Amino acid sequence: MDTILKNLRVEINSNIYVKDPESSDLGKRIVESSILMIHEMGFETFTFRKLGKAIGSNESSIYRYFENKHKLLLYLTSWYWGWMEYQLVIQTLSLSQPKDKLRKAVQILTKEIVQDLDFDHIDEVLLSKIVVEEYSKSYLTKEVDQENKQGYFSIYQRLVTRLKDLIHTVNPHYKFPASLSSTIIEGALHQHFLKRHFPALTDCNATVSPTHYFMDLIDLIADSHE
Amino acid sequence: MDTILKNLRVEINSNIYVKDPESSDLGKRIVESSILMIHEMGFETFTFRKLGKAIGSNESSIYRYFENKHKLLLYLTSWYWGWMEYQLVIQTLSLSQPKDKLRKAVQILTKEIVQDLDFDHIDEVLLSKIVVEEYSKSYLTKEVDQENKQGYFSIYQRLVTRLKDLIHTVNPHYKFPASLSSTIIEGALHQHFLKRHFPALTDCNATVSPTHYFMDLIDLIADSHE
Amino acid sequence: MDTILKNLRVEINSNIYVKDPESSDLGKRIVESSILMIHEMGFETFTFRKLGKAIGSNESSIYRYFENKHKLLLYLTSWYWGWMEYQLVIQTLSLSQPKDKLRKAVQILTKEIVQDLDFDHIDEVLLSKIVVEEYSKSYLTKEVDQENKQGYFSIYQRLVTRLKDLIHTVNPHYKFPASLSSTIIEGALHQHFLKRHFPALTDCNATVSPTHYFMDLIDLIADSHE
Amino acid sequence: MDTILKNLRVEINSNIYVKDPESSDLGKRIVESSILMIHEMGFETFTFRKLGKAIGSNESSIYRYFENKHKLLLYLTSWYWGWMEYQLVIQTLSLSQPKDKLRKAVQILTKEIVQDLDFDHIDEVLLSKIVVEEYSKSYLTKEVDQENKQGYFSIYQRLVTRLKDLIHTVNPHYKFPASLSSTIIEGALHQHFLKRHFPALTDCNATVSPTHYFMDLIDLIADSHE
DNA sequence: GATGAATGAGCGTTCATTCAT
DNA sequence: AATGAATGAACGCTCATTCAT
Repeated sequence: MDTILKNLRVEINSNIYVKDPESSDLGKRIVESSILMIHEMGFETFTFRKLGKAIGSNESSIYRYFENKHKLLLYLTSWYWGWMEYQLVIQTLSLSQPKDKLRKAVQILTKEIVQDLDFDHIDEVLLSKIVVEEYSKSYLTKEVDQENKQGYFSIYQRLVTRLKDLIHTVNPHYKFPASLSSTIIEGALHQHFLKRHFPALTDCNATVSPTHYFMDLIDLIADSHE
Repeated sequence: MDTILKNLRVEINSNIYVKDPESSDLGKRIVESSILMIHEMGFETFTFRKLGKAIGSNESSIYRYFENKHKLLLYLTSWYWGWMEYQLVIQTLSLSQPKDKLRKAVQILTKEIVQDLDFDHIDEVLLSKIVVEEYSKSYLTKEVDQENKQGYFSIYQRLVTRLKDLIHTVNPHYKFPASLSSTIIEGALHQHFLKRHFPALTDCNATVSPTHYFMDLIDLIADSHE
Repeated sequence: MDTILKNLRVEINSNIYVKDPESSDLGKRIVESSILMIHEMGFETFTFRKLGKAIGSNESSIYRYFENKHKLLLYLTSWYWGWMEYQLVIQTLSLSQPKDKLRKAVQILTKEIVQDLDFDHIDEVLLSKIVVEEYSKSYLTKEVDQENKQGYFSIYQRLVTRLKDLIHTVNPHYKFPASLSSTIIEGALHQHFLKRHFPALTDCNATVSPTHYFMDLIDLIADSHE
Repeated sequence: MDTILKNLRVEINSNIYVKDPESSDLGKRIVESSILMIHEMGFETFTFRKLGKAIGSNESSIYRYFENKHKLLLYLTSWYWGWMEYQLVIQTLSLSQPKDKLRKAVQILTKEIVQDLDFDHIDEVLLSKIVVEEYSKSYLTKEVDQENKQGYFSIYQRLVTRLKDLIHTVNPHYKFPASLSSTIIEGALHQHFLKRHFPALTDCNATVSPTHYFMDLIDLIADSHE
């Protein structure tokens, strides 16, 4: 990726944070370390106190950036989905065939993540593992409707919608493009999880990736007719 | 369902509980009330203290039955999957055609739950909602591998495997029966959740159910060939 | 006071406490020490943490008895007013003349407190000083109406009403018996405070007590006519 | 009140503030907004952080004016009592009869407050409510003697003394002029409070005001003899 | 077997304040 | 003079758990 993009930013709903963590060094360290720590110890065990200690800063400073750890998780996962969307858009832009666009999109959304050097304080590989293991906790709450109204999940929704639109374009007769889109995006996380912890429940493994599975599915739907 | 089955029990891995809640009145009240309360307030907010208060019993008594609330969730969800498996087995037994068996299985696993009068201290409708909203939290933990080894998720695994086998029988050429099976079971929960909270991300609604969506998918796979 | 009364208790609205502090040794130590500490450091500086440390007990144990320190203050002051009411009732019982009853009541309510040996874990002298310095903080809150509805101030109200009734009996023509009653009870606290901290603002001192001042006032009102 | 008085100022002990809030626009906004906010949320809940946010200024700026919120309360209440004294002086100046002066003074000190247009950044009605609900908290502290020595309560003391002198002039035989003065000034606040929150403990209401009650009392004392 | 009492540990949060700009 | 960023310290509170009965 060329240096023209060096200054790109993933845009996050500003209600998720109190103060933009990108706006200061401390903010970036909060984000950077929180990824390492949540990956390390899991979201439940992770606390602002521990984070503060890790970055050599009082926990109260962290509250200047995020109201609570739930909001921080929303920030991290929003960033992740925004980053995915960005890749999806960039990499499908030049493709002329809808089917190619769709296949590229599915590939991006289901493949194992590799490091992106454009964002130096974010470890995308670890972040993707956090998303696999923690994302659902960000919406499986009693406050989901309220937070949804605040737009906390809008990037994710936009991404699901993009994929849905691609499916629909490729096969306008298919009756469940939205469900399929959400199944792929959420299902990809799930297959990655199963691969690591319940290998008997998935066909994905070292040689067969979730991408193979979902690509196969997409091809079936693409070619199906009423 | 006839009275012969009146005494049927869902068999739960005995390591999940300290003392079988089915073995006493207090145990049953613990299970019964915990379902109401977790549904009401969500798993995070739910505590043994509150449960104790609700059933008019000291919280320490609950520890006689479950080590902690995580184990209680494992118990409830195991019960749910065991109950599902039971229905799946019973209702596919008499079907001779593999395809019919598969379709029946998918129907059971994806449909909206209705009350089952065979188990009077368990509200299956509420429990199914808990499963939708909380099940993933039971395995998205740092202890998952260890608990998996203890067999805490074996009923669920057996269920996924049953569905996988049905898929394989119907279409031995299909390369991803396990992934598809897990996608359907977990995806059904997800579609139910989306229907309630993110209607834009699913095609399921009051008239189109997750069952329609997954049945359509199954039919596609069943008829696909290499 | 004879031993027949040895087992007397001041009855406190049970919503003020979680668990009756009179019901256990720990509870009594909480009450006892809190009086010493609030007197020592003032209510603002006083915390459950410090109290816990002082009684060699974790602060969490204190929460078993009182929801928060505000409730504890309500308890202490309710106890005080209940104790005052008890003395007022006992000591006016045998008096036949309304005027004598009234004078006795005013005397009790305005005099400097001395130790009462009937309640061994409560230092009435210190408690009365706490009431002087902290009682108004218990009702000068945004929650006063709500707490009043819960009956948290009912003992105090009953006491004011008793005095009002005595005033009314002595002089049925006097138009402000309630205001006078509340002025005496609250004003007595205020005069005690001024005596200690703003001697220029009161005529009360080592030789002239608030009792003299209010008794004089009462006599004026008793003898006034329309 | 004519425009000649337009520039009048209430003189406050300069130790109460770090920088005179009257000396700048920010200072005036601090005073203005703090009155609104303390009235709105109560003194306990009110913080410099919230005040800073409300006036669109960093909380650290407020520290340029007031050391802490306690000092700000002292400032506001001092202003109130200074303003009361000013009215008392002005309005009794032209009266020749001591008894008339006393009655006018009591009337001013006990009546319901109405807006004074001479001070545009201070809402006297709200401020008087703050005084009713918060004034006692400004002196019911462990630091009262020390702060008293610093003269933080001198305006209030001067006011009590003025009323005391009027009482003494009217009835030189009355033995408790200081106590009566402090009782009236503090008691007026109390009766206003009771009227709003404990109507059963006062005879004051929509038609009978604290002024009636205290005026009646004053008349009794004025006419009493040894 | 069930309960009541008590606890240790720690979480999330806020406050008042300071320092550098 | 005013502000922005950051912080140390502490608070209120709750949780999961244990122990003695």
